[in-house]
Amino acid sequence: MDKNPVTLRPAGRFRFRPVGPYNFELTVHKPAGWSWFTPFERWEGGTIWTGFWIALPGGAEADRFPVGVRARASESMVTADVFASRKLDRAALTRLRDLLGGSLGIGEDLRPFYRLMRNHPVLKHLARRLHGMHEGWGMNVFSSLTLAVLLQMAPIRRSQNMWDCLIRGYGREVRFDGRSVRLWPDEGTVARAKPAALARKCRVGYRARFLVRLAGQLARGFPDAVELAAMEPSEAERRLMGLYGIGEYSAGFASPHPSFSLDSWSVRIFHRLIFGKRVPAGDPRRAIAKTTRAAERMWGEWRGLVLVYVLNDLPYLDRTFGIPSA
DNA sequence: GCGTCCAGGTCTACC
DNA sequence: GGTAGACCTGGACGC
Repeated sequence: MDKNPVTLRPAGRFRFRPVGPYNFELTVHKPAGWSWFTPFERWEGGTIWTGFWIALPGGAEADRFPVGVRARASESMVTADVFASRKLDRAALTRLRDLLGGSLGIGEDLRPFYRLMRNHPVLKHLARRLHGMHEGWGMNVFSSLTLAVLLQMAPIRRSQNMWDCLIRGYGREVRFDGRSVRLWPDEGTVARAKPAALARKCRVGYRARFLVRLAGQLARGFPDAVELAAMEPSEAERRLMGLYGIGEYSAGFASPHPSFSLDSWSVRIFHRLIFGKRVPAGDPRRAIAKTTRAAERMWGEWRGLVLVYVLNDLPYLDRTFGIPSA
């Protein structure tokens, strides 16, 4: 429980009409358990309560503020109510609408993706089982990068412990609509932390140095997801990789453009899926480049969504096709 | 119980 | 520009 939670009040309502096929639950409440914006968000009876930090373009640090979101779907419409601690002007509401639309994958047409998948002996089943699931943009850029850094060089259970501690220790609790949600820390808070203290408190090791320096770079000004999405994918990746502690894998993780970021864990799955055999003995990272090139040849611009579909149905792949995830 | 290994990458120094 | 080695830590594993 936060000693100083922020109370948010209704600040606006957006209605989105997504391009079909579209499944709201699969999109914001992914089967593999990945959250939409924060692991502490709430999902009850088809409605999600969540939140994130937003910084208005060109604004000072004081212009970074938390936003709560209650979203649900009915018929062919998604309704998102936003909550804030202050009145939002037209520019802020427009920015929020763009961010939420991107995070919901509202304008994404999955029909070409499904046409591509129907010829693949394994993926055609995933396309049916997860019909209408969109990737959407991640959370805000700093949250996505933080998550990527905490996934580096650690088993998933340890990563979960690290981000749980980081959010509890440095994130803010917001209260709105009768719910409370703990948000990922904002970059200003992490930039002010001492790396040694962060490392000691959350046992993040060398990653503390990455996180604090990275937060400082973002706090001084960096494109948000809307601006990165407007860039060419290669330019967005170049900007992200210019940040300290962010390599190709982490940049792909945080980019709003579709990306195919394999790591030493997921490459084992895709090597089996593409080549039908295990990664050769030794360092699995050596297989990443070859597997990534093969995925690009097979699935082109849709390879990022293939990754999302595969990683969200791993028990089925293991059970039905003998492709283990561990 | 104890020691060893290594994991959902990236940076830096060195050649 | 290419490549080893270092980096925190704790869970898994063998003994």
